[in-house]
Amino acid sequence: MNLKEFASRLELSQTTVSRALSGYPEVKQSTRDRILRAAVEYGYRPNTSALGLATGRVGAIGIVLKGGGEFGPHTSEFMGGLGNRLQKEEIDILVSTVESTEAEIATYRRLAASKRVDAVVLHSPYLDDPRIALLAELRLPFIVHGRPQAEGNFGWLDIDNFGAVHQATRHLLDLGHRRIAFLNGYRGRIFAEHRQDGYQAALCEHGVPLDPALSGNGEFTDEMGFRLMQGFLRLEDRPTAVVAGSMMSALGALRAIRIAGQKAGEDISLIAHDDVFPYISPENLVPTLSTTRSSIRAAGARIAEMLLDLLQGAAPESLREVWPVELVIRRSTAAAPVKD
Amino acid sequence: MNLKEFASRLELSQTTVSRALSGYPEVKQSTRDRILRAAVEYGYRPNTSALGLATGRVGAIGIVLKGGGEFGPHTSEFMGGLGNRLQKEEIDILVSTVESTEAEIATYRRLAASKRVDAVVLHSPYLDDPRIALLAELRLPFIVHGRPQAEGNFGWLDIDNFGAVHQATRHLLDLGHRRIAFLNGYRGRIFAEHRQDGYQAALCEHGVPLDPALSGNGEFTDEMGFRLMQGFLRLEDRPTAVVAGSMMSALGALRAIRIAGQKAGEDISLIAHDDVFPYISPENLVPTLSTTRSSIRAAGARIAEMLLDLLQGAAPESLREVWPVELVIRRSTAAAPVKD
DNA sequence: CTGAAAGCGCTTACAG
DNA sequence: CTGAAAGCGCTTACAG
Repeated sequence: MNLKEFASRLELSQTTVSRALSGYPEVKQSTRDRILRAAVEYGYRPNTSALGLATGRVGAIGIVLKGGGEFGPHTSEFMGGLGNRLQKEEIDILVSTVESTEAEIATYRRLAASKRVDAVVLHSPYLDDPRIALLAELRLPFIVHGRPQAEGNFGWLDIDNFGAVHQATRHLLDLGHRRIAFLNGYRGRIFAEHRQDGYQAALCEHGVPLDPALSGNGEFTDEMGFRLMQGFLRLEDRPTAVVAGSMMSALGALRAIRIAGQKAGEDISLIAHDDVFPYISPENLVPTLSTTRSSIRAAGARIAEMLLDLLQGAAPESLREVWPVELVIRRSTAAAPVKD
Repeated sequence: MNLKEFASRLELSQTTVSRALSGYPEVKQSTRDRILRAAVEYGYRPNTSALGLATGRVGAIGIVLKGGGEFGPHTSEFMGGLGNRLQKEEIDILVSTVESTEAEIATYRRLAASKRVDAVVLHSPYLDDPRIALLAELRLPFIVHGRPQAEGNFGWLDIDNFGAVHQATRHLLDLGHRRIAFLNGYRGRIFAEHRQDGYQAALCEHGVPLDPALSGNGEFTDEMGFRLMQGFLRLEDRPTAVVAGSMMSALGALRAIRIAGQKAGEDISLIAHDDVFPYISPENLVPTLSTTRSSIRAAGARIAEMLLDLLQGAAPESLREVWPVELVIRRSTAAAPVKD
């Protein structure tokens, strides 16, 4: 059913019905009530395309994901939070899949030119990220999940990645560890750079020299944690502690530790960053896992709100947040073993 | 830039430009080439809303997800496959988040009434699933991921869940196991019913009585596998083998086995269904995990194709597939321990 | 092979 | 407080 038919059933003009449905003030209360009730009864909803043409708003937020690795647990948790908040406004998430960085760029152009979304969320900014300038040029409103280097007129939400790894590393140093390995994301990603800085700062503050052999980079997967940890354990001068970038890499690291005949939380301490996945809890591991915690789902929900504010006309510069990260000490971190 | 401006720059009518861009035959080749080149140069793309109004096609496939549990690893893998195929046609995925079954129903109504999507994928059908009849009533084209009980004029793609668990259970029975536990999905979900049938059929064929205490149901999470497995291990007459519904529950089960001082692949055999997550591989576990394997990402890609066929006018009845599931034997399943 | 114009279903400035 | 009508940007039947 379209507006024309709906309005004629009510014996009202399209104008009045449209205004009542959009909540404009100049409609008599009794008329409005009647219209609202009828809309529910007949299940009338404005056609999104027509609405999009007439108003420029299409009720969708875009996110572009690389098919290879970005459909992982972090993204789906993030989207869960994003969608949960947007759904209250009947705004949906439009997911575009791409296979390369070039295709990602082309997709932002497509989304902007065809006006498919009202705004996008840009995730995982990296060094010299061309996407920021592109979105600005396209005049496609956006909020960044993460913290780009670039200055500019846009909003973002990031967690304190420096602080997270700084705290984690310091915690291990305080326990007497000096050989501390670090499972980080790919270099070039801003969050990984911040974490690297946090790691190095903590070591430096304790006068512990940085050993490049103790750092590894990769996607946050079980496999990456497993392989890198195996590498560390093969070193002449093994680490006695590890900082893992996510629960996924921690799982792999834990297994590598076990296979090597070592005990996590005794021979080797392990601390991980926990994005709070509902299906895998640090409390549930053996030993329970010390973590730095920050809910990526909550971040998604907050970014949804920032996007809504942005579309309401809020100044992008006012939409910037750094979330602190909480250190949760459990059983997997313990005093460094005494050298024999 | 809109059609009007774009066409005027080319000194052609909107009609001709539109036809060239849509690939209609009645445009001179040289004219078409010129238009196509200019479109790339200026970055012209038809406005999706206008296109939607004029043609009824909006270039989006809908999927409705429950915020609670459905933003998990299975869904994101599935969507990766779906998006990868759709992207070639410049079709995006519209994700709507809901918090309840009622909200899910309301959302299909909203999507249909406002014409936000060209079709939807319906996932995880359950017994007496009202969604099938609803979508038919709404005339919203759809493909089911899974196999509904309901008869009707719609397409679906399912894996052979019966066969998967039947094979897995028989494999364990062949190894001499008689006490075989089963970590299944929630009862009522069709896939879980099929798996239950496969489990029972295999036991029955071997003359092994069904013990309800050896079955557990829940979401496929690490935690579910852990808790249920702990329960099984507390039984007087412990199982010597377990069939786990996913890699996630297998991880939890493995940990419970280890904590109980048992060795997987020796004291207790474990086989899991593997949806082929890129970030957690059965080869990588200790012991390597026997599995029944079927790529959920491939299923997503295939369903994308079925949706495209459907929108091209294919008969829904012609779009039905059951995918066989491959048994992969690794180290986690071994002969039942000899009773002392 | 090309174009003028109606129509898709809304919103909203303008008039009353 | 209500309505007639223009306009958003396309496609496509019709005419040539």
